[in-house]
Amino acid sequence: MHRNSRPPPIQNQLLAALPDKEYKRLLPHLESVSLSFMEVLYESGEPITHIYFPNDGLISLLIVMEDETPREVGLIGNEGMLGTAVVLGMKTTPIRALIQMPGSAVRMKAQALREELKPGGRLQSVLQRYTHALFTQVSQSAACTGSHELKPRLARWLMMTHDRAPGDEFVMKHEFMAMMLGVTRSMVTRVAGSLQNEKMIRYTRGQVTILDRSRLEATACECYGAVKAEYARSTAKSSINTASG
Amino acid sequence: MHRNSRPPPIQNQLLAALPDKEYKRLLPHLESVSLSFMEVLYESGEPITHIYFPNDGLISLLIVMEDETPREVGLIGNEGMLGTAVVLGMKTTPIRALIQMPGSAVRMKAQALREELKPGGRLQSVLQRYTHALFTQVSQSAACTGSHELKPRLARWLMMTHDRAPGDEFVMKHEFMAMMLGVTRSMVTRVAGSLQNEKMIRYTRGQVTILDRSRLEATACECYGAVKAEYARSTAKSSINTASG
DNA sequence: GATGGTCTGTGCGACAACACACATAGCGGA
DNA sequence: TCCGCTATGTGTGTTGTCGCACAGACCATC
Repeated sequence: MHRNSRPPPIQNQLLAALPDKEYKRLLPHLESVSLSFMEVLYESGEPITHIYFPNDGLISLLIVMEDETPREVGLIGNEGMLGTAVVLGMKTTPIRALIQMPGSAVRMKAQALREELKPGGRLQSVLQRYTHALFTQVSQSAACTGSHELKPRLARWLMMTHDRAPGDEFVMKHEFMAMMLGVTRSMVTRVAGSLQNEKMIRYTRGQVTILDRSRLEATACECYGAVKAEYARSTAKSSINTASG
Repeated sequence: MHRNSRPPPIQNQLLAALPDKEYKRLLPHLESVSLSFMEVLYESGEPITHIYFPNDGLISLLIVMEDETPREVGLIGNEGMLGTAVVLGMKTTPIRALIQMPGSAVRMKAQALREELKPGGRLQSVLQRYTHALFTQVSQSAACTGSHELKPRLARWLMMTHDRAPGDEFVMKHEFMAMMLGVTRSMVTRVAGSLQNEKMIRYTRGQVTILDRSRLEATACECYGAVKAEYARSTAKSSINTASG
């Protein structure tokens, strides 16, 4: 309301968590980009040129097997960032990053981030904590894949996607979900069909609509809640001070 | 050979990678402890009091489901450390840490690490890079569990354990392997039996011997090599300088 | 050297997911 | 309005693992 409020509201939650001063220092380095469906932002083993702070849309982290089979190990939306490897001092990562839902982001040169990280201010703390949350997400996925059946896993995946989608409807084909979950397309059709019969979701030709979020969450495996809880913990006020507790 | 050489050789590879000066600064904080089989070093959600640098032995990282079923998501030996969450500014982690093979470690108070990390010297760089390597390991496990059959996964797991074992022989029961791999004990017996028939391993009542490492590696899935390669990359000289490249 | 406990081996019915083939349905363009 | 493409639905036999039960094998101890 007062004239010094930041012109565009900050949609990315990590950037929004920064003190004004640090955000302003970053601002000259930030560049807006759009994220288009199926675009590859990082390729396994190649140098990381930029890190991304999504405003909206959804980024999939994939391990790609030697036979080119991809396997999703993590999801990033506006609650996070792509490029935690740079936070950890690396110049490459073995993980492919793919746009799963189009949107936009602000990005920044990896080198600029390295320089801004040096002082050890709030920026470093926020990004490190997010790195921990992402680590947790990947760990939980590792455990989940082997422990839970397809139906709860699909429900969980739809919940996570819905959390990052602009509304209750998004573009998503069975084929794509099958790739992400590492199962055959026909299995997705069967299981999604059952979720549709139970009126939790509806879909037609690549348009998925979430109809009953609470029953979908109840159908999802515990991993959904576990990851969310740890994300909340990693951003909690009680744990903001890195070195003084 | 000269009189100022460090008295005990440093067995942990992360500590060994530190410049003399930084290691000496750490030394007063370091305390030797033994790691006994099945000991729990971290419990999910509880405060982290110490971080551990193993000299030998093997630590399992576990996600524990609500029904108490554990699931291994990572392995730590003398190439690494337990407590990467602290490196990332957290005070707790949702992961349980369990001693899978007895040994010894040096440990250090979490708070002491927080203070030593501040300057942004080599210590920080080394530990952050290791955190990245562990992240990779967990990611690869996530992909592996869903993609590969039990035999290659068991072979991979035996390889990783062997890498961290003092010799070709170690204590390991089918029951325990089953828990780590998230399968039934009888499945381990069947698959391990087949590895034994093919003379890659031998075992009797909880003693496993690796007989033919190269054929075992060939039997293991690609994930073994992928994790090892990324670990090598994360410790490579070419990427030691964090902020100057 | 008998006994009990732990570790390993195996048999078998059940089931989730696979592989693959083909059928239906919606949508856009000629 | 018909064609063709893409997305979804389904039938069927196979495979990997489960779940559980029980059999054998080895070790320690008395």
